[in-house]
Amino acid sequence: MAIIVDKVEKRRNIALSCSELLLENGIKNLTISQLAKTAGIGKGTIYEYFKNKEDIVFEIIKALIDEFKSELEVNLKNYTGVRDKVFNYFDFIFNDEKYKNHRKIYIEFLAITLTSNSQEMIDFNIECKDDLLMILRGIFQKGVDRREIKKEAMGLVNGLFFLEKGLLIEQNMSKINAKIELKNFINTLFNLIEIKEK
Amino acid sequence: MAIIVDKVEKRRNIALSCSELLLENGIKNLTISQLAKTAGIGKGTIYEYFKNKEDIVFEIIKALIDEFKSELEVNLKNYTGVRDKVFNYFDFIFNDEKYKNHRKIYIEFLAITLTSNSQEMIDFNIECKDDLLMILRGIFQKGVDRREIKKEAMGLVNGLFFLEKGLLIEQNMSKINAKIELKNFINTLFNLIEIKEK
Amino acid sequence: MAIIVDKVEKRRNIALSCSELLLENGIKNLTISQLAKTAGIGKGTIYEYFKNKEDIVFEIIKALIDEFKSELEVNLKNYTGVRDKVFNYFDFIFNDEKYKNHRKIYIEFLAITLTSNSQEMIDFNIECKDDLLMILRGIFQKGVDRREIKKEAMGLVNGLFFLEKGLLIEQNMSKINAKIELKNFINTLFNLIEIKEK
Amino acid sequence: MAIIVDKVEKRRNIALSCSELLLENGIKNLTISQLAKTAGIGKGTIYEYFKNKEDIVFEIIKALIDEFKSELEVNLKNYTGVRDKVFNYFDFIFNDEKYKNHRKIYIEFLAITLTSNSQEMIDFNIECKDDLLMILRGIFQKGVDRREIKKEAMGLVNGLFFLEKGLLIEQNMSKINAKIELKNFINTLFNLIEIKEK
DNA sequence: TATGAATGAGCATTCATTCAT
DNA sequence: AATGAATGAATGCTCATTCAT
Repeated sequence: MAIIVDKVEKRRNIALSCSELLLENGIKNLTISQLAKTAGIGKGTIYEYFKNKEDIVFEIIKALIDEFKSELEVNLKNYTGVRDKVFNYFDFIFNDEKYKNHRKIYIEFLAITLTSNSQEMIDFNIECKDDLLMILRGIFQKGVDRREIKKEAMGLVNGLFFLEKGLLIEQNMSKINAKIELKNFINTLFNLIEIKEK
Repeated sequence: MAIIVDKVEKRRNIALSCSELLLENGIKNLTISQLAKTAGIGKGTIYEYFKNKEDIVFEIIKALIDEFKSELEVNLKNYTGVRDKVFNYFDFIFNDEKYKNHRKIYIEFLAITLTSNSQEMIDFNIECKDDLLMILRGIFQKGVDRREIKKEAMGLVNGLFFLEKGLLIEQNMSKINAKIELKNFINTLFNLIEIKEK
Repeated sequence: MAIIVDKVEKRRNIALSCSELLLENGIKNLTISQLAKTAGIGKGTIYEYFKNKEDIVFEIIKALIDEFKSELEVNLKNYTGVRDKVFNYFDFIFNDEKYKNHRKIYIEFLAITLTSNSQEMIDFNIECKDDLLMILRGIFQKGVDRREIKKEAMGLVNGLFFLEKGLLIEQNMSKINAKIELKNFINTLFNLIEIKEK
Repeated sequence: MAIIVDKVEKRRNIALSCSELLLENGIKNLTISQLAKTAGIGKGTIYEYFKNKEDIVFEIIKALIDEFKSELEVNLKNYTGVRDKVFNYFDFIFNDEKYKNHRKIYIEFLAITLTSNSQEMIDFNIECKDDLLMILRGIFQKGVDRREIKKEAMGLVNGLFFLEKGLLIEQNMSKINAKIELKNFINTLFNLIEIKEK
């Protein structure tokens, strides 16, 4: 009897073995041949585990983003105050050196999704957004609960999140200093929403 | 001298004659052949006036955006209070029915710029950003001058602008309701920054 | 010995279990994977019983054609006169509703054989041809024996048979009305070859 | 001003320069690269003159068939009696040594058309059929007019033509002797339809 | 100045067959 | 005997740009 392979696990393994390649080449410059060679398998084997090129690229990006999200959450544990947490949430997203390529890939993926009509891509983007948004909302909520910030601040969470996305994109193009922009905005904002002790 | 002026004018004329085409086909689906045919000139002639495809697409997009900006400024004249102006600034950008295709093209242009390394594109994006940002800053500044809002609010302008960009993109993918999101954010914000009369 | 018999029988069983699939998908759209799944066996097992894809497709087509031939002979028993039998021989081949898909598959098989060099395919085609030809010749011979038609008519049998093949193909492409064409030809022919009683 | 090329003529020239290649390689084994190289032009240039691969293959086949038809008509001028003309009509179609490869290509084309759904291919096949059929009908008509054959013979023309197609195909597979088959059939037929002088 | 004919690199995908277990 | 995981060859087509006229 032939070996029965765990398809899900093999998918993941192939994807993982190719994540380096994706981070370095970018999405568009990736060929199935390269992927197969990198994964040490035949081109046809790719298609045993993935529907098409989009499918495998997705799988890799998902793995990269999952890794990024976990790391973000771990990182946030180092901070306690709301303002600190928010600062570091964005600082991690924008500046963490280790995830430079992750950012580059995410931007490219965003660009592709913007002009593609793939529902799958769109859904994945929504999922990503929701996950990161939930983390940010959690930070704010805790701040409200601890009476660090006014409860009206909750109305700013979504906006702040979209701001981050806009800034991420703008940073990629305008060479603006996202760090300073954010610092300014967040400081101004917190001065308005923070509850000052007497 | 006359020749140079002619070149500049012919560039503009060619671009203008093709703006409809761009709005309807999008950037990627536009071919030099189509452009030449629409402009009523030969393919080679395009290259007499434009460096490459990017160059002519730019020229067209610039014209479209200029038109959009003028219209935005005209539209804003109908409103007086800061909050109203800000609302309508964003409402125009996000929802004006007449500029549906402009938005679509801008998004596509953004996507292309995100993954291209063309300095020219980047510069044009900065220019665009600066123009629109200046309008928004003007609105805020006038509000501060008139003591409608606290002067600290100026620190929020840039952020608000990036928020708009992020929302524009997100709206394109997540089917979020940009209007409601903005309303929430701006209302929350203005409740914090508005100077209440005694 | 028993093993060999089993092999032959298993071949037949696999083929039979797949004949529906072939009739519905056609030859080109048939994959080994589908065949294996339909037969309820593994892909590798197909190759235990069949040399290659061609081999199994053959086996199925043979079964289909055998079925068709038997049915044709049964059907012909309903008619007695030569002219009637010939009419119905062709009518069955061209028009029997029940065998629509059989015809479609036969045409496809013919097309493949035309451009393949497989001796096996060629031999099978000869066999098919000979079987059907023999039936037609039998009809004519009986007509001659019964003095319904002139004995020279025997020289027309082969030609009539090839005509049928040509018509079958042409019908598939030209949307000619094979039934009328045949009626015309056979009527004209029989008027020439029939022995008119005083 | 750039040169204006006669597209129709260039199509024909490209097609003609590739007809040898088609005759030798067959249709399926033909690649666009080969065609371009043979025609001494770039791959892209092919697509300036032809919609797709099918389009150029068609053009070549049409040229080959046109050549074949002209030659057939020239050849027929050498014969006068109906029986002779009919014999040579078929003899030319089946046996002319010079057109061996033409026959091979025609068969391959037929096979492709049989399983394709291209209306263009089908239409071309009908056109071919009609042209050749008209020649055959002309021969018979003249025979009737000259009272060489009975007028009922006209009812046999179509059938005879389909017979030819069937025979052409069968010959390709069954290694039957088309010449003898035809001789038999035609002789038998003419013995029935010829008007014998007292 | 204007033209339009010519160009050619670059890549996803299918599926019959093999063979280790 | 039975299986199913792995394989890899092979090819049409687009379109921005050039340059001879």
